[in-house]
Amino acid sequence: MAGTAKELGEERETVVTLARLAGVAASTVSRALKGDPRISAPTRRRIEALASARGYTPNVLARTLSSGRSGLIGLALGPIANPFYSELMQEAVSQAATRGLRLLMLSAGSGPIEDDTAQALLQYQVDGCLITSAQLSSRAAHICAAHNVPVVMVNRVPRLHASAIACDNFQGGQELAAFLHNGGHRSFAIVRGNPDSSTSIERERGFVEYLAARGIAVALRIDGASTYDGGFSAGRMFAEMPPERRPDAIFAVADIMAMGVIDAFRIAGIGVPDEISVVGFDGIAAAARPVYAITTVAQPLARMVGRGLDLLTARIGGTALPDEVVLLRGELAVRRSARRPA
Amino acid sequence: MAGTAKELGEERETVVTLARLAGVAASTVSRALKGDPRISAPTRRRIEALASARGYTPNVLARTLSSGRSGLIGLALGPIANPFYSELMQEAVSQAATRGLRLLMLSAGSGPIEDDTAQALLQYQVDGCLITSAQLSSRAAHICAAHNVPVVMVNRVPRLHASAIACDNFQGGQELAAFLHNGGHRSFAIVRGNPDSSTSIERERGFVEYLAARGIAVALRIDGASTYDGGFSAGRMFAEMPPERRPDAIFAVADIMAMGVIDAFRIAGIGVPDEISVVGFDGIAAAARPVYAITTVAQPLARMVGRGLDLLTARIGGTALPDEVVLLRGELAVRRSARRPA
DNA sequence: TTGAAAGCGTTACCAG
DNA sequence: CTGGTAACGCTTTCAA
Repeated sequence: MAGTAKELGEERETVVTLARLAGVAASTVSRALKGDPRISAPTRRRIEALASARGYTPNVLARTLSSGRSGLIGLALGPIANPFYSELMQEAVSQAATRGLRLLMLSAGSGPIEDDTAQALLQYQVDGCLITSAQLSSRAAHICAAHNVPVVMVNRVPRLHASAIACDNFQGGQELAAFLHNGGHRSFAIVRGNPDSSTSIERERGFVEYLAARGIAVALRIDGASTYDGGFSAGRMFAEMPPERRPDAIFAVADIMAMGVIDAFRIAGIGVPDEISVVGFDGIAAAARPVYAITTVAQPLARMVGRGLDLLTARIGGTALPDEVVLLRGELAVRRSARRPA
Repeated sequence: MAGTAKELGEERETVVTLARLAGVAASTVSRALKGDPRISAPTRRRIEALASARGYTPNVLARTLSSGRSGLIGLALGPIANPFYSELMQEAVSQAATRGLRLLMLSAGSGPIEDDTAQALLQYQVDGCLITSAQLSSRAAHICAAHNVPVVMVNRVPRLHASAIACDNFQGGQELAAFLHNGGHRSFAIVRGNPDSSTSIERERGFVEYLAARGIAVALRIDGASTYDGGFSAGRMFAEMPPERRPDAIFAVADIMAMGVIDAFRIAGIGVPDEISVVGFDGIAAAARPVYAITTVAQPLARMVGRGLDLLTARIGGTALPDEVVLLRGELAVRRSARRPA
C-alpha cells in the first residue's frame, strides 16, 4: 500500500510521462487506457500496469478541451426547504454517478435562474443542465440554447426552451379530489404552494376541476408558500374558524405543508381525520411517519430522475432533438390522514 | 435582448475570435478581460464591450489547464437522511458561490470514501475537498495528499491526513448533561448515532463523563443509527419499559433521532417533558417546530462552513500548512422538550 | 502598452 | 498496430 503513496510535491503523471516510461507514444497510452481495440493486448497490459502502479489519473479537463465533452451536468436548485428536493438531489447524484456523470451544483437563490448562474454553467462546459425547484429566466434559456446546452426541468413544466420531466400533477390532483369526494367529503379547501410554480398550479387545477365537474366549488384557498411554516399557519387559520364553517377536507399541495397543517390541528386539538381530512402531494419520507401517515400522491422520484437524465443524455451528443415534456403518473398512497371511501 | 441571442450551432466565442474581431492579439484580450493594469483603458473598454455584445463566456476548463486552478471544490457527502446535512450542503453551495467557487458533488455511499471517488475528484482537478458525513479511507487520503489536494472534514474529526472543522461535540454533550442534571434528572439514557462517527462518539463521551464525575452512570444506551426511524424504535423501546424503570431523561445525539423518540412517546401517551425529558443535538430547523420544541445544542452551521472554506482556501495556493482541527462551540437552545432547572 | 509563441494534458487525425 | 502532429482555449513568459 505504502508503495503506491507518492512523495508530496512529486510531479503528477500524464500520458506523456507514462509514454516515456513505457517507451511508446502518448497517443498509444491514451488509446490503451480507454480500451481502443487497435492496441495489442500485451502493449495494453503493460501500459495499464504502469498506469496503476504510478497512480495515474487522467485529467478530465484536458480531455474536455480536446473532446468537447466534460461529463459534467449542472444541477441548479432553488431553495430546498422542502425535503422533496433533498431527496431528489440525492437521487440525482447517485444516478448520475452510475452513468459516469458528475454534478456541478448551483444554487439558484429564490428567483428564476439568472444570467450569471447560466454563465457559470457554461464556463464549466457542462454537457447539460438539470433544473429543479426554479424557473429559467428567458435570457438564461437563450444562453443555454445558443451554446447548445440541453436543459431539462425536473418537476417543472418549462415556460421556455427546455425539456421537462414531471409527475402528472393535474391527474394527481384529480385523483386526490376523487378519493376525498368518494370518501364522503363535501366541503374543500386548498393550501397552495409557491404561486408561480407550475407544479402547484397544476395540482390545484386538477383538484378544482374534478370537483367543479361535480358541481362543487372549493370553498377556500390559502397560501402556504410550499413550506412547513406556511402549512402550519394555514392550519392555525382553519383551526380558528368556527367548526361548522370549517371545510371537511384539506388538500395541501405539498406534503411538507400537509405536515404543518396536521401539526397545527394537533395543537388545536382537532382530530385528523376524525374531524377533518388532510391530504398532501409528493410522497416525501417524512409524510409516511406514523405521526403523520399522510395520504398523498407519491412522485416516482427514481424514475423521474432516470428519465430526466435520459432526456439529457439523448440530447448531449449534439443531436438536435425537439423539446420534450414527459409526464409520469404518481401513485396514490392511502394512509390515515384522510377518511377513506367505504 | 434578442440581438444577443445567437443562432443555434453558431460557433462559440473564444479569446481568439474576439481578438480577431477587435484587431488585437489573444493575449491582449485575455489580459483586458481580467483587468490587467497594463492594458490601456480604451482598449480594455473596446474589448469588454465586444465580449459582452457577443456573449463571450470564458472556458474555465481551458483556464484550469494552463493556470492549474479549477475553482472547483469537491463536496463529498454520505447518505443524507439527516436533514442536518441538507442544510449543511445548502449553506456550502451558497457560501462557495460567493467566493467564486463551485461545488462538485460526490455521493460517497454509506461506507468510507473509496479510491474511485477520490479518483473522480482528482480527475476534475478539484482545488480542494470538503467531506461531510463520511470518513476518508486511508488510501483515498493518501491519494489526495499525494496530489496536493487539501481536504477538510466538516463535522468529523479526521482519522487521517486532513484538516477538520466541527462543533465542540464533547463540550456540547457536557452542557446537555449539565442542563439535565441541574434540572433534577437523575436517571439517564442515550440514543446513540452512527457507531463509527466521531461526532456521535464525542457527544456521548461529553455527556457520560459529565455525569460520571458526579457519580452517575448512564443507565441505558440504545443504537439509533442517526435516523428518525432509529430514534422512533428506541422511543418505543423506552415506552415499553415499566414506568418505574424508565429513565428520567434521554439524550438523543442527533435531533432527527430525538424527533423519533418524541413521536414514539406521543403515540404511547407518554408526556414530554412531564414524564420524561428528551434533548437532542444539531439544531436542525425541524427540531424547532412547536410540536417538537427540542432542547438541543445548535451547531453554528454558517460559521462552520465559512471556517471550513477558509481552511481549504488557505491551503489551496500550494501553501503547505499543517493540518488543523477547529472546534466551534455550539449554542444551547433551551426549548420545551426537557424539564429545565428552576 | 501590446504581440508572438510556448505550453497545460488530452484526443483525433493522418501517416506508416 | 503504432507514431507523430495538430488541435482544444487559455495563460504566461519573453520580446518589442
